[in-house]
Amino acid sequence: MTKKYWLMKSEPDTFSIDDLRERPDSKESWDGVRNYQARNFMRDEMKKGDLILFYHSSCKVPGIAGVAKVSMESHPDPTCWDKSSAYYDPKSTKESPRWFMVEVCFKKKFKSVIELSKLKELPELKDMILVQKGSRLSIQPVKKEHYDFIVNNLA
DNA sequence: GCCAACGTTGGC
DNA sequence: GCCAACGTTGGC
Repeated sequence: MTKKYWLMKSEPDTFSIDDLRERPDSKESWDGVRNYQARNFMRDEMKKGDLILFYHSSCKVPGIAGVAKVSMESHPDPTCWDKSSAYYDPKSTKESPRWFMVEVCFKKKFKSVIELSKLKELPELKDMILVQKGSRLSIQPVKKEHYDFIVNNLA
């Protein structure tokens, strides 16, 4: 089983890479995803040990803040059954859960955020989903060569 | 705060 | 199954 690479977006005002590091065991369940494409990646393809670029979105300086890894593979997201949760979904049942999450673990924080504006300038990264016009996918696969380039040359 | 791009919903 | 209306994402 070869390792895969991913990018996961989070709004740092809600949950930043520092928040992840400060959690117990530096682990957190990635709950609240309510997009089918993103769900399918978590449910079907993300495997324990896969590496994740932790991306800060909807903030002053959007960009990649560090690295995490998958510490537990997919299981149902319990917030979809919680009526008091913003993520409650009455169509998701215990018998047939609709939403899934993985657990991620902090690996490292980059000295500075690798800014989206910089990523967009680099010809080596022009095929990344992240930099495509109109791309909004909050969980996306990253090619190994893109991951390696970012970690080895930009971090 | 604006708005383009995209996803989802629901009437037909 | 089409597609208009609506809601959301997320950079700017």
